[in-house]
Amino acid sequence: MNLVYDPQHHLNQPVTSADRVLLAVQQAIVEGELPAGSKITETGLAKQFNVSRAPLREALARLERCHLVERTPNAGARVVTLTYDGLIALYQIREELEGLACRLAAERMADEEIEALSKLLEQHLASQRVREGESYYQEAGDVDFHYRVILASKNQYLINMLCDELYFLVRMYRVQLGMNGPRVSRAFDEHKAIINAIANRDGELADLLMRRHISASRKNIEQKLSAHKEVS
Amino acid sequence: MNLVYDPQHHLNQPVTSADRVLLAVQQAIVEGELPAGSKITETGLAKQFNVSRAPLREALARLERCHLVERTPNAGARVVTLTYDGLIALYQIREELEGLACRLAAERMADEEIEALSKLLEQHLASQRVREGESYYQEAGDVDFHYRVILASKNQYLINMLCDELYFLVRMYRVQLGMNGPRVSRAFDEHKAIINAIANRDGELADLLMRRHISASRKNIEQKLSAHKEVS
DNA sequence: TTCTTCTTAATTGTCGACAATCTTGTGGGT
DNA sequence: ACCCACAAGATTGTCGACAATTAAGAAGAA
Repeated sequence: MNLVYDPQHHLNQPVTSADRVLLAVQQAIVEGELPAGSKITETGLAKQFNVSRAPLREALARLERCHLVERTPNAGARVVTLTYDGLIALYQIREELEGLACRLAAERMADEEIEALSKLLEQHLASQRVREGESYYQEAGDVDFHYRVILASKNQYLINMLCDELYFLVRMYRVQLGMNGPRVSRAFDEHKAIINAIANRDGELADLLMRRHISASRKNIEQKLSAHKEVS
Repeated sequence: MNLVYDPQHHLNQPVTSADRVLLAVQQAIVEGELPAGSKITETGLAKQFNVSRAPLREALARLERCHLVERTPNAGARVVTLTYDGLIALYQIREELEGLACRLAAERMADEEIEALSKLLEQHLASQRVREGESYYQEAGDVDFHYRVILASKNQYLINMLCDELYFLVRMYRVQLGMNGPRVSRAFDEHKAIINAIANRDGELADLLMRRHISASRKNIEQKLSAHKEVS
């Protein structure tokens, strides 16, 4: 059983080679296989993936869309560099957008969907208790929860922005800064409170709780980062 | 003097042919020259703009990014169709993101920037009083105000999302639904109140006022739309 | 007539080559 | 030694052609 979470489960399967290359490069960047800040040469990557430059350029365009590479005309593309300010900026937006998503989800989710999400949480909790501290699983669980809430908002722009554009960056920060979970049990409690608010159709509360949840996550990361700074 | 507002003043000049084609097609879609819902054939547009398909496909990818066209693999691209739900979804996001932008602007704008924006408002007010009801100018002024606030947030993701992705759609809705301004004087008052809150460094109030401002704009459009429905 | 199926045409995806641009390294001058 | 101009190399942007897939239309059966 593969525990690696597919971040694009809401999208269609990759059909074109540009799609395949995109997925591969996305993973390579998120996992750090292509180091942050490194230069990307089209010819190089094209050879590496056994495709022509045409589909690779298509993939690059989409990578730029999800903020994983930065391109300058006639000069090429670089993998983004992770910065403290960038992380803050990212989480600021997440707070607003996921708060909104949560409010909309509370208004629009079908009862069965809520039930299913609640079940999923129980499931994660059980698995987490079994594998105490196994963090990647936790991350997948967290991502999964957020994904479901976002999809439940049924706002297409919101879904695109969060799932297609921002979430790769979120995962990249998590992976490369080693955000393996201490915050596990608290995160689960917060998820639980959020799903309760949604079940009560209390959009306002769900919004507030989601913002707090993300804010807490941000503060947690900030704390880890400053600790890391002291060392280095 | 050309009153047409350049929506990408914060970006570099177009350097590649893909850039030029992108700008042209963006304008064509926003203005309705390429009708909403119509199919886009790559060969056709390529010939129309005297370029090869390669730069045109690059442009198409970016058009998809700003939600002006929808592509399906192996099937081609269509200009987006404007819907009531889409408009609501768009303004929901604008409320959140521009509210955030406004709060950040209140915290981060330099005194001189605030002064300049205030001056710009006075300028718009004067011009608007001269040409009573000339609406496109008003739109440019409104767009300009929002652009400046967004840029002042200094959050790069926010700037990209709002200025590069969503604002073309906003303009498309405005142009094609004939949102010429009745709401002129009230909009100016609201802008004035917002800049005041920013000048007082009251981020919370600036946030609230911007949300209300956009909410009012949305309700105004909703009203017009329902009136339009009664006719047709 | 209507539906299905197959053929044909049109359109998108991909490729390799060339042109335009930027980067690097060398040489000369101060 | 330092700086600037220039040339060679590498990289991106663009092009036209071919392959793969889809859409359109004709032919035939119910």
